[in-house]
Amino acid sequence: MEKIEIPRKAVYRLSVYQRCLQRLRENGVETVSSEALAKAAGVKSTQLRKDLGYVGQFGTRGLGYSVETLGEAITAALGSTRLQPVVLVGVGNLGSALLHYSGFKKEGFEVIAAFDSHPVKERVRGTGVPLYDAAEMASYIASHAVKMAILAVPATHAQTVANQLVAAGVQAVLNFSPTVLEVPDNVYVNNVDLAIELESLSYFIR
Amino acid sequence: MEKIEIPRKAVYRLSVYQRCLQRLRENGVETVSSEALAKAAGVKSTQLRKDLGYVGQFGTRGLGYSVETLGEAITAALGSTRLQPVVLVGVGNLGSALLHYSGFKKEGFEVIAAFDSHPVKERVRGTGVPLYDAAEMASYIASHAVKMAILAVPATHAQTVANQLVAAGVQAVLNFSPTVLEVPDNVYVNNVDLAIELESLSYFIR
DNA sequence: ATATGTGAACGGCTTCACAGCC
DNA sequence: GGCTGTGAAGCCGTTCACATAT
Repeated sequence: MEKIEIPRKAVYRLSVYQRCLQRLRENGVETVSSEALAKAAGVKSTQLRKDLGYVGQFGTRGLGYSVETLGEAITAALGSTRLQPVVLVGVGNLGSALLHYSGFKKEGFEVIAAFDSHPVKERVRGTGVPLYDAAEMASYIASHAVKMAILAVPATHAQTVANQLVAAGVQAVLNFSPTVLEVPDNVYVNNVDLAIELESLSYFIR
Repeated sequence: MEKIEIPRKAVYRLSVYQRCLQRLRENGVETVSSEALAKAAGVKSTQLRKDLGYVGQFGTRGLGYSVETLGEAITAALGSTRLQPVVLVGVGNLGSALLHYSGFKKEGFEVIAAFDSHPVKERVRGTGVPLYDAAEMASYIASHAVKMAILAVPATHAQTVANQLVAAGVQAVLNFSPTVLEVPDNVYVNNVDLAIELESLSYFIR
């Protein structure tokens, strides 16, 4: 069973399509054309069909796609039909906000634990997420077979913590620290740098 | 005076370079080679030089770049050498976290006001950012000539609020809502969707 | 000798055009 | 007729190779 690599950009868009489908399903829509779905996702219809081509083929020509079937297919392709466990490291301002952000669970992720070098229980109140000292991180990750981590520590500590995460078995990191992380090729990193997002935008304002 | 369009991706990377330069400057480094800077930014040296080519040419062959001069040049190219005013709309979990996030100011942005349909003073405590009712948003933006906004409202309201922002004169939006915003061509949007970042990552873990 | 600047080659993603199926 | 699926074409961004400057 070999897995054809889906381009990173396509993977990203597939996630977007899935969310759109979810919304359609909630509204009781059963069938959708590539044209309509593409518009909802903000892409061209040809692009949408190309992307779906990576996953398989399950449209009905002349009609469109079954919202139900397509949604399942994408979920299957992207993996994780059930909740994927994630840990969060760094419970500062940003970290604690992310904990309070309820959007993750809805999309199939569960933050099962948070770690900080100076745990402040206050910050996780009301989230139901247990908070541990950073020293326990490695063993927790290993024993719970956690594969994904959200990194929200200060830039100065980011690389060090990332190394620990990788050593403990983490394969994918969502990095909020304003640093370029050095990781092995088999570890994937998505960077979210709020300041840079703003800064790059500012070029475009006249 | 015409402005050659710099590709969006290059603009983004230039922001990254600028941050690296800033750090070098703090460390008293005066000169840097494309090789070294590229490594710090996580790109290839040829790419770095290509990107700098969009801005101008101020390297010394055989030597490298002056950290000082290069920094200034990039700042000039990206605009905004002084603090750019920004408003934040939607002070929920995420929004209030962003307010508490101190990284913006350091990078040249100042959140000068926050708006919410149900203002809860509690949430802005300690940030020094004034909080107003959403009803006052349009007039505030217009009278303060605000050109950038951070959007952190629920998906259901995102488009409506975006329309108001655009109508009031906002030209660039950093959108945290999980929605595809429809805006005029002359308005730029950067999307940050935390759930989708995680989801697209999850495909790559074995 | 060393490092920049840039035209040319390359590669991957997007778009087009159209064949195939309902 | 309408809409999907896909090879081919086109486009944009990255990388290479090397001329050029100090």
